[in-house]
Amino acid sequence: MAQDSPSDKTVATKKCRHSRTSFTEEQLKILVQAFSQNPYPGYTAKQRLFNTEESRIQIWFQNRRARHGFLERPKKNLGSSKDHASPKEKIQDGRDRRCRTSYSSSQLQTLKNAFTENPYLGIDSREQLAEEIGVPESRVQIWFQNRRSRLRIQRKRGLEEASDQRQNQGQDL
DNA sequence: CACCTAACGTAATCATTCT
DNA sequence: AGAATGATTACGTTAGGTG
Repeated sequence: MAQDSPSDKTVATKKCRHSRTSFTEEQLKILVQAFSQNPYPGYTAKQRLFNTEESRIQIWFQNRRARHGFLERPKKNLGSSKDHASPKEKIQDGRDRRCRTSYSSSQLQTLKNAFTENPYLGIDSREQLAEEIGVPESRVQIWFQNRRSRLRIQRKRGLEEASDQRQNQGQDL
């Protein structure tokens, strides 16, 4: 049967990833510089660095933070926060994210169909699908990741419910 | 082969949208 | 307010390029 393991090599010989990006020295310089200024750049900041897919830059920052043993919460206080400012010091970082993409029902249907056929698409299939529904490939990748996660959670919940009935007796809540 | 590091997976969480 | 779901993070793994 098919194992859901993404590392199943029996059906290999397929290119499954983006081809490895090699940044120019110039680009690398910009990246390192930007990282030293702010290891958690927002979406627009990442786009401004130079002309490349934002997702590649995002990956670069993720890897860089990991390699450098970064221990920092992405809590960001806008510099304008003064002494008597807002009483709530929550982590309401105004960090700009990519705008939430909303999918039409037909786009969702296409995504769901593809997911049913194969929850682990390679780069070629992802790009093809992205083209088909008119959305960046990186969004398709995120959609699949979220879909897989939530499917797993659902399954787990189902199991816990089953075993929950057993110890549902002497509880005070 | 060893080393570096881009790409990518999961799990958890943040944030927005909708009911 | 809470459910759904897209976006981002930490962390671990996989794999491509180079000495």
